[in-house]
Amino acid sequence: MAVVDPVMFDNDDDEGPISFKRSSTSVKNRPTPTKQEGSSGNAGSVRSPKPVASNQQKNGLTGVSRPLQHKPQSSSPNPRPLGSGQPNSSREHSNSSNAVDKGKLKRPFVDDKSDSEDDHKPIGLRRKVDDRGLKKPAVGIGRDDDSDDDNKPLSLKINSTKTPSNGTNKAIVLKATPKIEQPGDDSEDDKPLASRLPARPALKSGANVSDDDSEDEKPLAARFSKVTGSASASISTSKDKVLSASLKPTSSSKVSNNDTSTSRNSIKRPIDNNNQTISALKKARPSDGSASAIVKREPKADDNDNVPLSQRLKIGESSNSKAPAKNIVKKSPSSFKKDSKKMKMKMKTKKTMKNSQFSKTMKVPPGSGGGKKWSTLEHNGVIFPPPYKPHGVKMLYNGQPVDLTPEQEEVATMFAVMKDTDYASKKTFIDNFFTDWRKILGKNHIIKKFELCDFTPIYEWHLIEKEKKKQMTSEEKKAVKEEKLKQEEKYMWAVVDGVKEKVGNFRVEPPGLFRGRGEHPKMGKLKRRIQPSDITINIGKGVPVPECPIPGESWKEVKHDNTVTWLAFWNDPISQKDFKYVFLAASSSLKGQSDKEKYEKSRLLKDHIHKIRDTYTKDFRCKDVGKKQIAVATYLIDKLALRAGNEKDDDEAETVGCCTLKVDNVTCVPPNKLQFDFLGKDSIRYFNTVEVELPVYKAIEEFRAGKKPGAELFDKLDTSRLNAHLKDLMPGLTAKVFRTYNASITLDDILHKETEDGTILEKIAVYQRANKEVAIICNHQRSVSKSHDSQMTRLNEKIDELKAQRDEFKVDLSKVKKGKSLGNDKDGNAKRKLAPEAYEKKISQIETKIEKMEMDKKIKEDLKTVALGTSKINYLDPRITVAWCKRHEVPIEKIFNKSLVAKFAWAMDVEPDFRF
DNA sequence: ATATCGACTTGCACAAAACATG
DNA sequence: CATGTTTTGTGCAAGTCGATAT
Repeated sequence: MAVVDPVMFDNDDDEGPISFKRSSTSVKNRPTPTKQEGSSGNAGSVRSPKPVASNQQKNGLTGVSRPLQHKPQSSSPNPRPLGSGQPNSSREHSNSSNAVDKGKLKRPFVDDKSDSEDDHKPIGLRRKVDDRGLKKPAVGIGRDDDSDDDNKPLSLKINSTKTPSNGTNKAIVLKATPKIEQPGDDSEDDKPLASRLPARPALKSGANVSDDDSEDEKPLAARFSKVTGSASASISTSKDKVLSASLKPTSSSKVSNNDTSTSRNSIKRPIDNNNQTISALKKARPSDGSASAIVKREPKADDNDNVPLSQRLKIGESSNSKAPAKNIVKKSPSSFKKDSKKMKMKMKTKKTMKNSQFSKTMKVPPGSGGGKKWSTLEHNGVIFPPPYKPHGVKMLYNGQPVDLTPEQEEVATMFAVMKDTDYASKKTFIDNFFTDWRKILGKNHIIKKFELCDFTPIYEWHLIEKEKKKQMTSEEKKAVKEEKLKQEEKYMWAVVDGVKEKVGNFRVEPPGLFRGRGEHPKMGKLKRRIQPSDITINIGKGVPVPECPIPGESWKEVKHDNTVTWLAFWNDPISQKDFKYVFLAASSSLKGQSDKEKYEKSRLLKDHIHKIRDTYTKDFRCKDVGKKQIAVATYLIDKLALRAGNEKDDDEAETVGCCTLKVDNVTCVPPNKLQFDFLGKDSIRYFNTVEVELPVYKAIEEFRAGKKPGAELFDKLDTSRLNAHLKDLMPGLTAKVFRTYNASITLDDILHKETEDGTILEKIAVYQRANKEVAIICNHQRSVSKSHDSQMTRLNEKIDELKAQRDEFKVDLSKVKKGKSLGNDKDGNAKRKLAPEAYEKKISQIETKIEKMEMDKKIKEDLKTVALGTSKINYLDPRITVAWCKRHEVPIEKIFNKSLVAKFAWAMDVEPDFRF
């Protein structure tokens, strides 16, 4: 049942009034980094001393209030460590000694295990190191929280958890596994930079390649089982989900693997269209079966139309094409498990594959030859938002009701509805809105001054409408939803090379007021309604062109370009030069393919990273300033996972990346630390203090010398120069590859080092902790939910309540032991005595509960500003996760939700011993 | 060499759905 | 079953980077 993936739910959107959806606040504030230069100051600084506050930035808050806070540094203690700040801060520096501050840090944990010294560790590790050393407090971090608990890094928390508590329950199902350890694994070699600097001990060289592999192969049996297992599992009823879910190592994989390599190329769908069969073949890789199968397949395959063809096919396909045997085998559930465990084997194939893949990886699009992305493409175009329905509610101008035409009212309503957002009070937003609105009002309209406008009546009407909607009975809601689904159904799917695939965004964006992030100069501008005549359709030749949904109108153009993947596009009304595209969904084969290529490319970096690091380290002292800047920039991108930093236009928010860092975004903190404070993508603040090699420190001092605050730190550099250089070091290498590489290698490393036997819950906690490390490295932040504080308060109350209960039992216990009476309970009745053991049992139960709640509380506080999702979706090679799940018998759906499982279908058949 | 175009990936906020609780 | 939370899904802005044009 449920398993099928395609379910698409809904779509929700309401279209109603169009556009105004985001009501609430949204703007984040940015902290303004500003130039502070000296700020840092303190040496010790690392932790960002006082200024700590920074964080705020976005977080700050929460949406609401925080509006102004910018000050990064300032003092505010703000609550959160914010993201950037904090995280980073902590992590950083790795290498070096770091030690410096240790003192304060709280961080207990971790490190230890790891490597000790080592520097090698992936960034993630490094971070730890740092932390340790540094502190986490750094930036924001510490601070705020600090107060108590918070300070500790999650990890700690987590760890702790595991440790102590443990036990907890749930071992259930899977548990038994003996873990397989990884074989050799080891390979540690390639760890992130961090390592390198300091020591390089670790590196083992060659290793990389996998060492792992070495090992073994799996018994045949195993293979079979797996396969089956998976398949069967998938099918199995949901109830067993858990079990079934757990991936077992797929045996198939082996086979598949082979394919894989091949597959990649071949995999793709057959050129011809249609036919499921055919298609099936292509797509389905044998291997797929496993994972994908799980998700997708349904028993009935064909029948459901909803199921994308591909999926359907796969099923079939697998059976067909590939060795039947494998697929076929079904195993009983029980069996697989075991097998799986045992399986660890490694295949040699693997390696092979890798290589092959690499080569392939390179640029050519996998599948096809030269840039060809598809052979046949069919789809139904896009759906437009419904026309505006005037509500007739009159706003006031100078206290008097005003008549507005529907067009005028529409725009007024867009603004009125945003009353409770931060945008509503921003000057830029208001000015832009008013300017555009007046164009629609016309020159002679009575409305001349924004100050005299009162949109309250419209706002109130909106609130009432919202309430009405909420009050609908569930049947009504359901009916509305179904109606919508019915209307949209045909737009949701496309057929690419004969395979039915989901379309990602088939709804044309409704008109509204532009909501830029940060201090965007265009916020508030009217984003006009898009008409069919704005839209260009891309579709296969010879198939029917989707008919324009709006009678009497027609598309701007119809193309048949198979070198691109978009189905349609229109120019962004806010900036004519930008385009808005309609693409296939993430679960599509086309997207999956390129996703896989992305990870293969970043894995390839493992083989070059040492040389690259050696090279730039050498160039830190190069006399040629251009070369030196490239070296330092590459170092920062590698070590701090900074983005490349393209140039931006003046009509965009002022944010920077590595190449566009300004002199005032970096402060030198003697003897060799650098404090970064700038607004990055989406105006998210990056605040971090890092210890660097002395030559880097000196180079930065030199680059800053004699320049004014707003000047470019890397005046001889830009992204194209940087990437051109990177390309010389490794084919296809660009700045963003380092982020992917560092994120994935860190996950792989932490999972291998820190996963222990234990309950599934404990293992999931390990994963979550690793995921958090990565999120911090990448500076993925989220704003604190409005209800965070109240939720924490409530948790504390509950904990106190439990403690009181526990204490009461303790008192009772001692009284019972002494033979005293227990007195009366609240109702005045005499309390009955119980056996001492009964009290003890209750007490320990309550304590377990308290422990769990404390842990939940810590994790919650720790993650309040850290967004784990972005790295999971975009930076962590899913094969690392899938392999880990197989090795540790953790059901994949405990880590990946339905859409991720669908998106990563291509990774589900990976071998359990896969190493990034 | 630089600027712009074009295609595609990444990222956060919000909303809806799914769960948990009282 | 009403309500508060958490999770999943959607929307769309904002990056990256190669290709072209200037």
